[in-house]
Amino acid sequence: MMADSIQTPSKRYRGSSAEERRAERRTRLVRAAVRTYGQRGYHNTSVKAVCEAAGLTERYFYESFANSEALLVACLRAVTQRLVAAVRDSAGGADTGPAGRVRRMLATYFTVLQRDPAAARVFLVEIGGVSPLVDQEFRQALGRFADAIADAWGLPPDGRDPLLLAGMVGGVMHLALAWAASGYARPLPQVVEAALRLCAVLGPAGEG
Amino acid sequence: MMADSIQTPSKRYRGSSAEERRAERRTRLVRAAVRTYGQRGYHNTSVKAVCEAAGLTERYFYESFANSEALLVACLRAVTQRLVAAVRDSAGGADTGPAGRVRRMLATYFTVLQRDPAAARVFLVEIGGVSPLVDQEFRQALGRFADAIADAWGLPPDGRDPLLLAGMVGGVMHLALAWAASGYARPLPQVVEAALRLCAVLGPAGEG
DNA sequence: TGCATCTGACAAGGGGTCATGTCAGTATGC
DNA sequence: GCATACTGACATGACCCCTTGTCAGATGCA
Repeated sequence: MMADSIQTPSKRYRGSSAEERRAERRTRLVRAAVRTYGQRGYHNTSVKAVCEAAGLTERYFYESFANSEALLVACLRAVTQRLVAAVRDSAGGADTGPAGRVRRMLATYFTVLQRDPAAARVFLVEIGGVSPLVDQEFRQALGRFADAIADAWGLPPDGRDPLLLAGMVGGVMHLALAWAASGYARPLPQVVEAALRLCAVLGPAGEG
Repeated sequence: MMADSIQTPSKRYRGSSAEERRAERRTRLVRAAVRTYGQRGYHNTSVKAVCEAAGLTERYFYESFANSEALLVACLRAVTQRLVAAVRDSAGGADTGPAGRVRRMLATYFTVLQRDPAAARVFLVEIGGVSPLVDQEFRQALGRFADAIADAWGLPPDGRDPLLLAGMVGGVMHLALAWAASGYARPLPQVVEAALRLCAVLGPAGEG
């Protein structure tokens, strides 16, 4: 009755421990949030709406997240990690030089964004200025993306201008947004070529 | 007593007509809004706060704007119009070829943004995804900026790729944001040169 | 001076959200 | 079978915001 909550007995439920259940609920919340953000926009998405989409109650929301912003950060991390990983992976394969690598990476990037336009909109546009923490997280994600491209060009780490890198990824991002705003009117290869010209500001002068 | 409100008599007050007073209140609201957005961020700025900053009551807010979004659009228009005009103006003067023109325009752009970082943050970052109307307004502003640079390059209107234009301005914008995030660490000329490399994706191949 | 109009201050209804609390029902381990 | 811990549904209070309304006082015009 007194001090037996020091050890968490962690009863098993439906075949999983308390920790596992908590983790699963957390995952469900993140997934539901990404979906709901995409449908209603981040600013119009309440905690209640996310919980309903996840099939959980608000009580379980505050079990895993301090507030709405914490959930957004978790979603942002999940989404960008997957995206950057996919982009990096596509750099491998049949090697056709730096330009070929970057081309494949850009194609992957645009394809992934096109696959879920709503989510892309949320995580490229809507999160701007939500909070300093989110901003910082977003900048870091862009930085990782920029590094991936610089790596593909074969640029040595000490030969990279952070400002130019930021401009380059920002440009690719806005190119993707313009493409999306047009309803993906242009064929993918054209989009990739345009983006490649932006990326080429990093690479060696002559590049085909 | 019946139908004498068809004509607005418009009494004079403090030396100005009703229309003039309304317009002046509107201007004060817009100015106060830009200031308050910069201080507290758009999403944390209530109608009440703007009115207090303007030294007016909420009653006068709804006299000029249907809602908070309408005020944001008005502010966005005012700010971007001034910015684009300043950038275009700086293209003139001692002509040193396309690259010189673009350099001067970029210098103006960065200088104006640096002069009011808070406002820049609001109107470059925070307004993303506020509403479809605001998004559209913002895209148009970016388009006008892109056109100004393309004009400075001397690019014929039919030789412009909208996608590449969008990527270019987006890149310059993000470069400015990265510069601001660094606390304006780098000297302006370096920033301008980096941005010029981005802009050069539009211009003729060889450019000094 | 007197009246009509405009102004600024305040109030309040209505709505929504956040975060926490309560409680009966249910699955689990013993 | 029974006690225990967990779950889901609902409820609550506090807070903030939008929007409209009221009203006394100031200001200009005749």
